[in-house]
Amino acid sequence: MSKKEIIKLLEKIAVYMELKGENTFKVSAYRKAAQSLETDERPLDEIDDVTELKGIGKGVGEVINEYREQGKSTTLEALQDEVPAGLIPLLKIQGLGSKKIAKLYKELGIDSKDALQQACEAGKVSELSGFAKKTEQNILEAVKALGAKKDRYPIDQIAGLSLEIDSYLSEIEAIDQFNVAGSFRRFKESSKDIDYIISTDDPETVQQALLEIPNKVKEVAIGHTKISLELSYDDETIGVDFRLIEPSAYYHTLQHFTGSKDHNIRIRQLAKERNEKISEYGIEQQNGELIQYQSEAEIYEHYGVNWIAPAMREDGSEFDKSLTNILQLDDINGDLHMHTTFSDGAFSIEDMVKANIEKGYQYMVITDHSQSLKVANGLSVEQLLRQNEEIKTLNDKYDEIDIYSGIEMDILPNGELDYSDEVLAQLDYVIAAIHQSFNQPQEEIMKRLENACKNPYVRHIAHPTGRIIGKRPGYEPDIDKLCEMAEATNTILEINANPKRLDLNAEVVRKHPNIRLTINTDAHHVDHLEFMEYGVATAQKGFVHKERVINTLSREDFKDFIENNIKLKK
DNA sequence: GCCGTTTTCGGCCCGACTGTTTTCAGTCG
Repeated sequence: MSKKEIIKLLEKIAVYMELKGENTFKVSAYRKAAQSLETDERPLDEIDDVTELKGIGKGVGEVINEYREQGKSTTLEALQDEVPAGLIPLLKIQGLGSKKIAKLYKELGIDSKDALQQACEAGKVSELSGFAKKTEQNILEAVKALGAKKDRYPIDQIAGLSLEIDSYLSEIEAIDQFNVAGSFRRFKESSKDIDYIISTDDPETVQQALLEIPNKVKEVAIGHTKISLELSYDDETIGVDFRLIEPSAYYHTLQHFTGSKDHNIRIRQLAKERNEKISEYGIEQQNGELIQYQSEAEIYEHYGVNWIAPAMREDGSEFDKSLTNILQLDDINGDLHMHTTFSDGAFSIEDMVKANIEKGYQYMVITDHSQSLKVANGLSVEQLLRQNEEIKTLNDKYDEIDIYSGIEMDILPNGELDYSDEVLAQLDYVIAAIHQSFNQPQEEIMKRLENACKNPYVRHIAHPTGRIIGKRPGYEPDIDKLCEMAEATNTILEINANPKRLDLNAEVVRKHPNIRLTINTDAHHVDHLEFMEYGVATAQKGFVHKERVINTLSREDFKDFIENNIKLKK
């Protein structure tokens, strides 16, 4: 029995209870219990008494114990007898919540998506009190669209749409300032929609301008403070909420709508303890006076904590941790993984050097693809050595930065590495990576990774799972074992910062606090150097301290690491 | 259902928008 199974059970019970019309606090008690289990770092075997966890008392404790011991839950079974399973997908319909669904079921016997569609088409729904023609019409549309529209979009797609919106908003003069909020600002791997906070003294003008945004597909809700649209992007239709707020309340609104929900609940509880009320408009004190700060940092300081980076604002546990040494973007002093026109990059070495200097980096490593990766124009030994010479010349030319010669070397399907040790010995920095034969059995994949870890020249493993978010799962290594191997051999694991990858993910780096990390953009274009913030955010989600990250070293220490630390490998 | 150095009962975060009301419930974030 795994913890995940119990979490799933509790969440399922919560959904059924919700549809049954149980007391909302009882429902959320089950959700809180699930979350408390999820937040606890220990595996299930190490938790003897679940009721020791905050939010799990006698009632939920018994449900969990029954499930642990007997693999079944009489509580869930009883609920399933009462509530038809066909009601659950209806919760996804915009505008339909548990109460309305319960009413549809009780009064019309609607127990599935199809039954709901038929009832709408027959005009039965609008005969119920609380429902009318407009509601019926909206439900009908939503039922038909159910399944057609995705409920979450990968971060890389959201990021693309967000850039388009950014450039549109920056042209609107009536806007004082704006920022993205919500789950995208928190760097979640996927988001349901995008939220924007816009400060303005002239909401009417901004509202008009927003309604004229070119890729608008649908107006969902138009209010004074909130405008919800659906925009088309990349063959998808993605929801975007714009919140308009006067400048004095801007940072409170930004904080509020950045969330997460649980993060905000913790803040509101802190407020309540002081007899204050915090909302998107400010902090209302007991005497009715409204405090409005002009930065997020001041809002957090008001409650006795330092500013918490959005990526870490998740389940509320961030308030209980020491965050002082957590990695920040400006701790990164160099990018160790990037490509040039020698293989499949779009820019020359010198262009990349200039771009890295522009970023303020103190060192960088050029790591093109190796000879076997023909599709990416991998380098023969001769090309590699020629590139090596070119890098030395550039290194002499640019004093501002240390340029190291490296390679992103393929780990071949048979487990061998793509160059001999004699060749690797001539490079400053060797990355190993899997780019082919993803479908091998896990055992063989692990053999390949083990060979790479054990090689004395391999410093780090790039994108260790090979996943592409929302597209492919990767080659699915035994990640716990890989982390052990990396630790035992002093091999560094990468957080690939490309928003398509984010690999390793936050969960893994959080679970394995002893592995050393490096965060790199894998840039194939000078613009890709900007991906670093996604990698840093991923590390923050894993509560990674900067000491764990090799490319936070100073210029001198990194030089020392390149020249002397290779012997650290066992 | 959970929780508690004011509480073992009475709270549990707060506000906007919609559609239906004729002062508000339901939904959403």
